[in-house]
Amino acid sequence: MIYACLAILQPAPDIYAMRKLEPDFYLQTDVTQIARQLLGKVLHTWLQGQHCAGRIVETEAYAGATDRASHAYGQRRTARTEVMYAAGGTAYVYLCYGIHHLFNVVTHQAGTPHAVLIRAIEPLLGQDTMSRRRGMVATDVRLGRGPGSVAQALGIHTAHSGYSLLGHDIWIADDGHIYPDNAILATPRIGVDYAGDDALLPYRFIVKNSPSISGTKRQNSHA
DNA sequence: ATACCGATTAACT
DNA sequence: GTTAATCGGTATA
Repeated sequence: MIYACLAILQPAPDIYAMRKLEPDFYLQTDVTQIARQLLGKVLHTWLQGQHCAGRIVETEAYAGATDRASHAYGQRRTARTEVMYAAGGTAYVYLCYGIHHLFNVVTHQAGTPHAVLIRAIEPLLGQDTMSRRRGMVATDVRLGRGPGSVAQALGIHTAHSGYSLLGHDIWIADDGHIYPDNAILATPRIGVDYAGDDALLPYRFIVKNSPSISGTKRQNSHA
């Protein structure tokens, strides 16, 4: 009886077979490689008493001190960006346009402010909660499309900046899902025109044909 | 203390 | 394709 109820409450994907990513993953030194590897991984949150999860299908790498598009360009340190200097496996969340909370994964060892922006997920678990937070129906394809949408759907906000991704509030897991290289496209990043030549770097990674990908047709066809 | 602007989104024309 | 919304972070005075 009890087990039957549990089965009804947690019917969706086989979340118990998912392996939480460990520090070694986040401590890798090539932030673009991490951004590529994060495609297909599953981002989970257990916030406000709700378990939500979605498969990552769009990311952007920000290469810290040498990257003009990064908040930490030139090794800049402020109260906001201090979190970027933490060890890989930490959440960096900041407010954009006064409205949107953007979730980033800090990578590399402590002192090197690399980060990966999670720009889109395909909802897997907790669609009811996500849709309530987003103010749309649970089947809407826009549930996890765009970085502001991802954070809103998962209940992530700036108060979560600095949280460890090795804990039980926000984490990333590998359920064995693999996207082959021919299913992936690398393009320039979105909204970083101020970054000069660095705006042209192919640091955005998307899963071709995913309904959750943000951006225009043109932005999603670059090679 | 004040001014400017953004790693965006949704609702328009 | 265009644009309003909206406010914390950051730089300047």
